[in-house]
Amino acid sequence: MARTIGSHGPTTMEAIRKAGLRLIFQHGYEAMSLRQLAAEVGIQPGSLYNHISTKQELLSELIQDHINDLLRELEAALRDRHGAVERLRVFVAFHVGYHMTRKREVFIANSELRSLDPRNYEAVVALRGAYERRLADILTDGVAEGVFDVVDVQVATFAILSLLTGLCSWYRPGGRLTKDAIIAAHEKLVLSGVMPRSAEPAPVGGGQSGHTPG
Amino acid sequence: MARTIGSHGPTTMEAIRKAGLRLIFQHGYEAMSLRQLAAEVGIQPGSLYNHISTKQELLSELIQDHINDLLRELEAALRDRHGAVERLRVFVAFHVGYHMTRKREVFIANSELRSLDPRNYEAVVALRGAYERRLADILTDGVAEGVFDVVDVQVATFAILSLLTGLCSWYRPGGRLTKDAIIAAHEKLVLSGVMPRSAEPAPVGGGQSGHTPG
Amino acid sequence: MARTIGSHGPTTMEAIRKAGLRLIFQHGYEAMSLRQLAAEVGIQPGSLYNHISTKQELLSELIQDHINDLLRELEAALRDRHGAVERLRVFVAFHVGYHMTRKREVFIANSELRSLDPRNYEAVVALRGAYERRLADILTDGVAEGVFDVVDVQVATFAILSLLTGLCSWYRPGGRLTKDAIIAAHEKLVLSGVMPRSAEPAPVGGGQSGHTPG
Amino acid sequence: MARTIGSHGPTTMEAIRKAGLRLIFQHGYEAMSLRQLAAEVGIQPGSLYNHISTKQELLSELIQDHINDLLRELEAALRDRHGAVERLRVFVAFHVGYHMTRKREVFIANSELRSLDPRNYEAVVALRGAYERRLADILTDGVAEGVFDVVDVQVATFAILSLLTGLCSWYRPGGRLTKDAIIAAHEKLVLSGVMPRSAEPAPVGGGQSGHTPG
DNA sequence: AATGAATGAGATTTCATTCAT
DNA sequence: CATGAATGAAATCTCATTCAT
Repeated sequence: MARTIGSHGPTTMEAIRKAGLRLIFQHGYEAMSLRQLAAEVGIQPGSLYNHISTKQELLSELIQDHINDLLRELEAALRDRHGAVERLRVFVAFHVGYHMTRKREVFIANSELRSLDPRNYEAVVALRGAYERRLADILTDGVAEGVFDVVDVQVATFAILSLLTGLCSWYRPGGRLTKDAIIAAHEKLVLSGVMPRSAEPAPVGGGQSGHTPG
Repeated sequence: MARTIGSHGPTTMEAIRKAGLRLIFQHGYEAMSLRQLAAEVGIQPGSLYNHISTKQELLSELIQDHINDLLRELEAALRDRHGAVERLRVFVAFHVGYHMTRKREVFIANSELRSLDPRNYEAVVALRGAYERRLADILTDGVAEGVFDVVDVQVATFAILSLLTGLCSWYRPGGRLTKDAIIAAHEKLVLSGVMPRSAEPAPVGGGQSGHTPG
Repeated sequence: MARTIGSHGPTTMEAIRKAGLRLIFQHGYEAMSLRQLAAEVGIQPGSLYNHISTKQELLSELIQDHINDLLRELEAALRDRHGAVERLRVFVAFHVGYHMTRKREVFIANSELRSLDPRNYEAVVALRGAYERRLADILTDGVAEGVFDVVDVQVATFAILSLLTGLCSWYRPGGRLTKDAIIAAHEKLVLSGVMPRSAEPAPVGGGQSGHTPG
Repeated sequence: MARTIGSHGPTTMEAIRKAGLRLIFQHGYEAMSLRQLAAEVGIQPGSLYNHISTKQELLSELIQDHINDLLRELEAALRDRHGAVERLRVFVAFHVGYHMTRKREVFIANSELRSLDPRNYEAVVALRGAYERRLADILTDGVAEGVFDVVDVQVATFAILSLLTGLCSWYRPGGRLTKDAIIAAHEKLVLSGVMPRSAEPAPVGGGQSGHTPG
């Protein structure tokens, strides 16, 4: 009595990816069981294996596909944009917009890396490195152009990405703010953050390390 | 002469917490098995239950203790500091310093919240809310004082915390930069980010939503 | 233009039998999966059922066909052979020769009997009994003729069959010895083994049970 | 509610080995499920893992322990026995006796080798090789002494071992024959088989290969 | 005659947890 | 306070088999 209930044919794979995305986002990769996933899709657990080869491969594909999309769309967004300030603005707008639309993929791609087995991990980290380098290059250019002032490009890169990525932890569609307002808020923070200020209000760092615990 | 191998008496609990911290940081709460933990400590799995009541409770205690410490130390750091700029600077320095020293607790307290059962979750989220409110208050004060310019205080709060928290994902002691340099870099980013700029180079947000996907 | 890949029409069944033979020989019936078998044949697992009715039936047919062949060819080999010595020599030569040529069938027919379901098992054991009886009859005749001297015909029958059958576990075509040399070696062993010896070197059995363990 | 039912403490391992031996003998390694085994022992399937590390390791240990015993006891039986004829007689008596007492171990050690993973397989085959060499040496010595006449020592070795091992497929305690009678029957077959016969009744091998099927 | 997707049962193994000793 | 053996549930994954297309 085959195929009397549940999802059919070519759409099953899409249903698996979608449900998998949601469940991993919600509970984490380790905590999502294939039973849950199958139930969500409406098939028996064993039937998943007509579509995926392994739980691990499912994760890996979700992440890899996402990062490839991210990179491709970033290229498109940056095409024909010139000047570090302009490019940084576009980067931020793109990144925030993307993360609001596909926050689940983004979150997973950041938080579940440790669940990838070594081979997949390497591949993904390499792709992520390419993305980070886009931002690092913009910052470096801006410093060279004299329009940016950052203490350390590396730290600034990580910090900006963290800041931007953080929002898929709290953003809910239909919240108090429009997408554009959220984008604007981040643009302000990031652009101000890396730009030089005429009147630096006070010296920083150095002798003040006393208030850091340890 | 039993007890010749493994942890002795009063220190076992400390060993469990320490190993648990490391293992959860490394593999995640769901992926850490109590067998692993026991092996790390040098006792049998069953013996763990002389010290903890439940895997869940272990997680919850690690997180709760951390957040309590964090709050208490933040209070101390902010005592007798006045003015939004000064207080924000102290907040950043404290937060970054703390996260570099105890990155594992911090990471876990952020990434494993979803593994807490509802009761523990509520408690921890409440504590975390208190911490967030400290920063939100500083920002609000700064805006009222006219020294800060943020598009949205809420967004800025989340963004700054994400930015600061992000570093426990990449920071490794003994890296290229000193702690103080890292603190300085973040101070610059955050303070610049929230301060008004005399010459705003271009309008933001609004009509440019075209380059946000989705 | 479907059916461009995989087996075509009337030969598919033959491919299944051949691959099945090899896989069962190699891994055993229980350890061979129909997925493996299908892959070997170049079709999908479901497609096997256009040719076989059941995994069990496939095994049963392979074994039954083999034993029928074996019996038929043995009849042919023994036709018009007279005298116990001559008939035993022919039996050995036939058996060894057959086993070298079709060692896979032979091995399976001996080692996978336990995987047959009861009905098939009965049928096969009956056929095998017929084969064994051929040898037992030769031995009985030889004893009656006075040319053979065996302690117990039943034991001798089983022993000789084991001895002969054993070689499909180690024989590899193209080894050190020719087929004929292997046949000759076995003829010597078996014929000497059952023939009386003029000078029996020492009494056997009885009082010496001390060196048998257990 | 631990340990309320089922086997307790230090004897459980023994029960597992015993039941495992019987089940593997009966159904084969692949066909024996750990559920069956656990049920037989009177514990839950998962509880097996307090005693074994893997189904594979259970098999490997059963086989390896058996072969080690076999070798050790063979050494003891052959100690202070001299002359190829005497040593061969002792070998046969020992071997047959051992196989009747522990036919399950013996059978498994012969038929389930293919289920061992490569590392265990190598180890076991090496041990088995040592055992085979004992017999091969006896035969070689006998040929040198002029008391044995075999066409090929290698073939004779394999053949004799097959013959002797075969009996654990049909032997049932309490059958028609006593152990000593069975031993005697095998001694006669083997010793006659390898001894020279004064009157060789007819030429063998060579031109007669015509009756071996193709 | 082949495919692809499904089923339902069952495989080995892991897990958190319990508790008599 | 530690151990070792147990539980019962659940994990991922495989299997023989079915059947509409």
